Amino acid sequence: MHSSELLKGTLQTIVLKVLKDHGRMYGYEITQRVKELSDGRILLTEGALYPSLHKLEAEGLVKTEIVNIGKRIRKYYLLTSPGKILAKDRVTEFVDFISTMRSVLQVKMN
Amino acid sequence: MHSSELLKGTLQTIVLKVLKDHGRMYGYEITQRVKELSDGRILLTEGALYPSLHKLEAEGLVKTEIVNIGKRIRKYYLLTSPGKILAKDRVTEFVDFISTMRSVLQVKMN
DNA sequence: TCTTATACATAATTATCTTATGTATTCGTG
DNA sequence: CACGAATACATAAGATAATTATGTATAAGA
Repeated sequence: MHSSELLKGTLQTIVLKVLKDHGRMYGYEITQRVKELSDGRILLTEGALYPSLHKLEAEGLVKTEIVNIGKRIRKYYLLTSPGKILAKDRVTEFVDFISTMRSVLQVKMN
Repeated sequence: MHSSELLKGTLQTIVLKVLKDHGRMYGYEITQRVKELSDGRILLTEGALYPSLHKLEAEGLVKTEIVNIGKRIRKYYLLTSPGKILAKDRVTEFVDFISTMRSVLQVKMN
């Protein structure tokens, strides 16, 4: 499990990117997908994820579809057009940031 | 200039690593060195740097040497032995984190 | 002389995350 | 079939770390 300090600031980027890659997803599914992709090293907490999703929705970057699965509700999130653009920008920003950090820390990252 | 969100959590790692690479340095010098290494993309703010250095000192990870330059004081920071170990660990942690993020975001970096 | 750079520092505010708590359904297993 | 674990949503309190603002002072350069 990674030190959570470094994870700060990356949550929105992660959420936008997995939504971009997997189409519509619901909250719990996002946590599981990220856990899987990170080989158990990034465990998104609900206390961080849900407020983040709600914020993205309020900003029009994602839209939702509520589906009933038996008696349980499931709230799917999908990127809007601005959301797709932002997803791309955030990933680019992250890649650039890593490039800069590589220079500062003088290490190779592969 | 990078979005500061991503920078969060990396300050201590940066400070420890530049101290490790450059020996004794004073606060202002650290900001300038990081600015130089990052090609102007990472500008450490004093409000973040000084408290961070003081914390490292309180934890015995750096020690200080105060030098008078004319009428001005200059406070040099040097890594202690535990500080050197931590510097190495923090960089390793960062590299591992990037590796994980690469898997999650499914991008190549370099 | 006056602006910019050097050099330290702290305080108030903001943002984001963790931890804790809450509710409820569904699945798996002894 | 009972019960714990997993699924699935959500919010609130508290912690932490950063930004922004402010303060003091010297030195250099135009």
